[in-house]
Amino acid sequence: MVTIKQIAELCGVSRGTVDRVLNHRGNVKPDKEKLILDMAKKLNYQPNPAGKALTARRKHPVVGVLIASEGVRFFDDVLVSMRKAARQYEAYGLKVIWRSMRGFDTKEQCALIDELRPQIDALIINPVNAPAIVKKLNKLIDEGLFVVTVNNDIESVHRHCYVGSDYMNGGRTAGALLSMIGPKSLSTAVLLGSHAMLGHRQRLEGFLSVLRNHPDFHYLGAQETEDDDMVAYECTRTLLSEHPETNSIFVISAGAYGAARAVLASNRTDITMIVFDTIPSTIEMMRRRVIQAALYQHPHQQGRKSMQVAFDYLVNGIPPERSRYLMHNEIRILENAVGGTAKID
Amino acid sequence: MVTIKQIAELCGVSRGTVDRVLNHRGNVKPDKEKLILDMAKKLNYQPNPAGKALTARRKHPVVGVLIASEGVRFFDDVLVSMRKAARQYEAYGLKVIWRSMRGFDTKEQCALIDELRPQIDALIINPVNAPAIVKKLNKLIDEGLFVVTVNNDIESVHRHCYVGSDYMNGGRTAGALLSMIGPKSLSTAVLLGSHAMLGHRQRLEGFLSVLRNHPDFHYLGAQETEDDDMVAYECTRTLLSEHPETNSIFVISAGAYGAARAVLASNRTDITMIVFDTIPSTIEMMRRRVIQAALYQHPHQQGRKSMQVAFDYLVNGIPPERSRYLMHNEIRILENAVGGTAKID
DNA sequence: TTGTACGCGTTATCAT
DNA sequence: ATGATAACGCGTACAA
Repeated sequence: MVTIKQIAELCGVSRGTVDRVLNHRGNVKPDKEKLILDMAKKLNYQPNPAGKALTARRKHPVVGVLIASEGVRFFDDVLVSMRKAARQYEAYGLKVIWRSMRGFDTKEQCALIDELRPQIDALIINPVNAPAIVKKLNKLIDEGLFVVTVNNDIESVHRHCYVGSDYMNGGRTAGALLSMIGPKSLSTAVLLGSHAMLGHRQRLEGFLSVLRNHPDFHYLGAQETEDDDMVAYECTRTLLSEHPETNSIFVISAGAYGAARAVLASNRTDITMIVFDTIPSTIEMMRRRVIQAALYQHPHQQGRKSMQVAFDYLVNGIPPERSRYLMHNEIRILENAVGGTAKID
Repeated sequence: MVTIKQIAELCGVSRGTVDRVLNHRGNVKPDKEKLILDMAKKLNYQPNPAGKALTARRKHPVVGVLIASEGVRFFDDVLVSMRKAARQYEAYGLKVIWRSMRGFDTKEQCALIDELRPQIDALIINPVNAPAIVKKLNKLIDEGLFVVTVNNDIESVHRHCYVGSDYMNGGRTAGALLSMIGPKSLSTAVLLGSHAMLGHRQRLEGFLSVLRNHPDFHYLGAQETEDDDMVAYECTRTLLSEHPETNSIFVISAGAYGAARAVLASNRTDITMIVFDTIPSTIEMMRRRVIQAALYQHPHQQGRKSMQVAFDYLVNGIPPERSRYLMHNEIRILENAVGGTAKID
């Protein structure tokens, strides 16, 4: 609990000098600088976040949030907790500008980034994986913008932090779970949003890597749904008529409701379905015993943590501890998917 | 973002007067008081936590932590995150005094509470469910001590907040899970720490309430293990020799390792085991395919949240939003129990 | 009853 | 290059 003032007294200099040294703002004689640095290290100086937060208010730090959330139920939960965190931080003087979009249109996202850019000090974004976005984000980062990617990452972007799913592990977990709760002999089809989505490919890879060791696994291929329930419905209808031997379906991203409706429409009650996210439509299908299990990727934590990372950086000057915060994949069934338990965030 | 100062200016009074009104410290003319209160409400005044934290330092708030953690691996994780949160909050001037104990001895806990009592402003405790403790805690609460119960609650204690498991739901989830991953015909034995522990009884009740609807469920009774691996081992050995038809075991609290070793020693490979907590010994037994699934009760969240509740109250003067923070029960199998994923807290 | 002034830790600015 | 000072928002002791 050493303060700048104490260090100043011990070194026989003024607070201003200590501050200049600690914030590398120069204009201090080398010997004094060394003395102060040594003293600070020796006494393990840690700035009091309360003091920092108090002064941060003058900087009027602003965070921009840009999520392709419209029509994707999963993001509702992410945003609920992101907003809750934001409300809390606004008491410290943080401002947040919210933007959303529907689908993954590169041009639209570029335009929204451009619109936000002059107003913000940090950006929380669910980036479209496209060269134009990569280029733009890297440029803004070079210019000093603090960037947090949420839910999906782009390796070639030098963002400061990623908060989101552990895709590979999600696929592995789903594979292992299916071999536990599915029939002995598995004839399994996979629905995924798009092969173009890195996360979706990784989940599929994890899934297959586990089931390759299964003694009786028959892979019926992966269909693209564009994360659309109607497409998923059609895919599944076709699948079940062309491959009536199908006894299990793994839905890698959105589209679970469409697939489940198709299973119902086909009068199949012998199919094991594993999907992602415990959104209301999925829980309804759990109630109807169509979907057996869902993998939960902690949307609330994703929202809270991403906002927290931006706050800590802008207001307290604390960079994120890790460059990636990966959510645990949790297995949920009807009994632990809903109700009873109070939300924690 | 209204400040006291701004309200004072708008009301044509001094800062001190506004402060007296807002903190109900009296000595303000009723009409002015009303004016100020109305203005504060109208402008939605929210005190800046940074300012509060800054002044809180002079009060030197102290939190006492008293957990019956020794020898219980589960609490290691709770304490890791509790310590991490404490370290963070210490930068704001919060002090924490740590005490631990082994087992649930009422006298010992009483003595430790007495020892802590004069030094602390808040207490985070894992209370023994005994009349003497109830009486003592209620007395301290009446005297103004802020009390948070962790992991197990006592209804008759008027603690300010409970952070811990949702026991009933944990039992229900385990029951439903067993009927998914277990054999068609279930002959199930239960091991629990003690019938005297409310949480353990609730888990059992939840478990049985689900399985009562199972078409082919045979309940072989519940044995007490005192949360001891050796006792659990003996129980399980006896069980398997007296009831060789046993094909599933539900371990409600500690003792999973002992039970698993007994299953191994009995050369049984056809038994489905569901337990609580993904402690290392359980994960080892998952690797050896003895334990199939564990219910995870978010020990890290329990630690972080309980410390956060105490901090918010002491330093920011914010009482907990809820009187109970119940953890979600997560289903974990080998693939999502360990590794790969970074910890979030 | 009310207002003033100081301290908390940090930062920015101005004067030396 | 360095020191002094004001400001941030809140709590409180003390003076009027």
